[in-house]
Amino acid sequence: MKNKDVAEILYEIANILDIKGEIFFKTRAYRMAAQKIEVLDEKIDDLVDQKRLTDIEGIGQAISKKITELVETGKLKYYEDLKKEIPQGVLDMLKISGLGPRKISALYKKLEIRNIEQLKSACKKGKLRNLDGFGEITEKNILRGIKMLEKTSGRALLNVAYEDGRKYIEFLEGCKEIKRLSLAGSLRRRKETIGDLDILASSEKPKIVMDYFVDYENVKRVLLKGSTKTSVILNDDLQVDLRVVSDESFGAALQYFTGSKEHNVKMRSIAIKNGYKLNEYGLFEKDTEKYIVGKDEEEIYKKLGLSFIPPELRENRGEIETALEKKLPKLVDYKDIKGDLHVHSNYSDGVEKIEDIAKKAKKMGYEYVGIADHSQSLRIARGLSENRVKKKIEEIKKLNKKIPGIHIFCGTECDIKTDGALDYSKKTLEMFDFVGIGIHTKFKMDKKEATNRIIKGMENNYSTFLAHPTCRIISHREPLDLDIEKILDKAEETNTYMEINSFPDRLDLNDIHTKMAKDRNVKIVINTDAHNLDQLDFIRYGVATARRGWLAKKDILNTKKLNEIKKIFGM
DNA sequence: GCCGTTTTCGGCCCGACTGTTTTCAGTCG
Repeated sequence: MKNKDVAEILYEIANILDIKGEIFFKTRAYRMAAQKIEVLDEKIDDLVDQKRLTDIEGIGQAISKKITELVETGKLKYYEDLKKEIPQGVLDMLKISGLGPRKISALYKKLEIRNIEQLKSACKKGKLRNLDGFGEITEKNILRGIKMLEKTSGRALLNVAYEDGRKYIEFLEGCKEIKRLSLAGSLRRRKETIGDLDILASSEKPKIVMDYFVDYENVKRVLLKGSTKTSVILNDDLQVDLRVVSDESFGAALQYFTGSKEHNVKMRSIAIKNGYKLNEYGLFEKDTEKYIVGKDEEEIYKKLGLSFIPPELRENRGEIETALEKKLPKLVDYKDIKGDLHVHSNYSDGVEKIEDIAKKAKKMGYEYVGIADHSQSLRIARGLSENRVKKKIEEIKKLNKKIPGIHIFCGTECDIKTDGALDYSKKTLEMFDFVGIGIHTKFKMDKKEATNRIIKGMENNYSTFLAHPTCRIISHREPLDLDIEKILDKAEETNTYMEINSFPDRLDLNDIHTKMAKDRNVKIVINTDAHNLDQLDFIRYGVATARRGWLAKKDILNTKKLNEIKKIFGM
């Protein structure tokens, strides 16, 4: 059984228990266990076999027993019984914004509402207002929540949220009453998808700031407006929350609102252990409530004995323990990237001339750029025949003389065919400066087949890196069913680089796989897979993912200088 | 349900906002 499947069932148990009215701490225990398993870099089956489940912080006797039953028999009686009590449709209601377990429980028990459709019609008929704790406004809000759920299905891709956030910040910089200003929340942590956008400001006149905030031209609706917190919906339906605090609390609030929740819970418990209390207003002495620090984030981490933890690492995946030992890596920086080795030109399915790509790359401060077009059998993407490869190589030779200050490498994104063979002959592969390999067809293979297909591709001596390793497309295509550990081990053995594909709907490898690669000493290349000039800027999302995967400059191929890369390519 | 060299019982992060109340419960982050 996959770790992800076990985690999902634990999350669902937590949801059911919530609706049943169990105490908060019990459902939280299930969620914490689920979260731990989700990011585990070992197989849950192995942990069960070796009876090591309780080694994980947050998994005790009870949950360990349930996981063991689940993994060994494929079923869990406790879970099956719970599911009989609460129908799936009732659980689905948890996704409606503004509705929580208590209200859902009342709706189910008192009005026998069993799914979102029934809820919608009950709201429209005004049936909810007679229940204790419900009113006409509640009905309206629930209907609005349902509409939103139907429309957005939740989360925005990182690039969409990033651009929205950037522009909003730019607008807010025009407000004279704001002293300091920052993005917070999952966008500051650069998560691959963003639920809503958090912005933090410090000011002595919060009311003026709030008025300014809701006056932004892209605001569609104001959800709530208070003196410390205001929420709006943008025209593209993304929610933005602004919090305003006094300047002496700015650091504490930034730490608090950046999250993740799991990171913060841990931080608070460390504060308590040291005799402090940590909240969004600062770090206080526990007994006397005396303010210690809070103006800057750095001083909070410092006071608690930790080195500063960059936002991208704050997921409670071991960063706090490592920061206590002062052993966090110095994360790769955006300006460390010296080139992009996966760009499509108009030779295949890109839209730009190689010359224009080179000029833009130079403008970005790169030392080199690698044009990696599709290989011959990928007809739909105008994959290059061996003859056209020769033509392209000739053109690049000329361009390299013509444009100083940037080196163009001629590469390929060579298809790995279903049997694991590469799509070019040895003779052709030899002509390229580097060879990216990747899967572009038949994504529904079973795990063993798909894993072997990739492994065979990596075993080819000409392979330089594995492009978009899992082939997932966020919210469109599931990742290939792969034995990722086996693939990473093979990458280490064959000295194949793993790509972090920076395309916002790919981000593949993802953060967790990237960390797994790092732990195995597998090297990474961060590429954009750009098909036009604008998309070259996507590199920032790949770097963000690398940072979330704990990577330092030295872990990444394309942080190296041109002469070093040439050496690696055997030129 | 988890955890523990101050605890094997009694804690567990906590404040803001809304909508329902007439002092507070539910939701959210």
